[in-house]
Amino acid sequence: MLSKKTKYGLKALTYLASQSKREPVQISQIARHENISQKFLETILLTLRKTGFLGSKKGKGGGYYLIKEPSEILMTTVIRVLEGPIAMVPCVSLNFYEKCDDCPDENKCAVHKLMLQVRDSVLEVYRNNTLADLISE
Amino acid sequence: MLSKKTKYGLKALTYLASQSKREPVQISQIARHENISQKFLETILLTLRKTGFLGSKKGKGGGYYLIKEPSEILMTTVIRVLEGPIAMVPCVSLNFYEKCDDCPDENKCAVHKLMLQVRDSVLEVYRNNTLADLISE
DNA sequence: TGAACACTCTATTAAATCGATAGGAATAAA
DNA sequence: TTTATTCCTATCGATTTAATAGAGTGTTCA
Repeated sequence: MLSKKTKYGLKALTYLASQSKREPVQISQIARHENISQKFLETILLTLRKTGFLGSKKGKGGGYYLIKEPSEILMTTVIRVLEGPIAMVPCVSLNFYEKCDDCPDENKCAVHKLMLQVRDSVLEVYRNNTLADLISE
Repeated sequence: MLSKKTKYGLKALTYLASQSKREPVQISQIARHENISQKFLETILLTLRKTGFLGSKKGKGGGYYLIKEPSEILMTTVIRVLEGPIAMVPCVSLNFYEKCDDCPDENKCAVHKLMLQVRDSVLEVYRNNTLADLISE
């Protein structure tokens, strides 16, 4: 199940991407438009800023804005930052690999075999989608 | 992240499928061989029996056994029983559909658009894998 | 200069979920 | 009748998640 954090984060990103100008948008405006708890959204936008997706400006006329072009923001990186590992099991994760302590041989493990395929197919979807691809015109 | 329930359930199924004979195998034996807590495995096997994957026999010489051929057990059905919805978001689920209360128009929602693709690609993997496919020979 | 504005940061809470366990009931075999 | 095994339900503790609280920091502008 996708976490609300990821869901809201993605919605906020697409909202910012759909703005005609790259000017600061206030948290309150994003929260209102996307039906998100403002306080919760605050923390999400904060991590998106710290991880290099957003810039921010304080004070009057402040807010958040995209730093890169939407077409340069890959879903693989967004998902990894908001949701964590893409793989459903650590033993098939590219960026967060961890050995199972119960499994003596990965190559003979059915779960491993299946989840490797799942990872690959999901990864392909995320690699083929940038933020720009998700904006409906 | 895949739940332990699903992971253990899958391992138990493959263990049963890899038996040369379709005779009852005791929970304790499966648990030992797959390094699973026996008590936890009990409840998992119980749901697998109630959902038509396994048969059981009580008393001495009892245990669990596969009811169908491994090649007839699709991963789509196994995953849905053990893990629940395959979709990462209810609004793109085939079997567990639910409208998002915050989202006014699914067709314009970026999350919807992305997760629809994820669902389709994952579904294809599960549809292409039966229990028989996961057994290493 | 100061007041309003809007992001920043950390801590906390409430609810839900997960993994595991407990302990007896039911049933079958020897 | 004893022993072996599954069946069933309840519960527990830990973790995670979603959300909230509230004081702090920097900006703008009159």
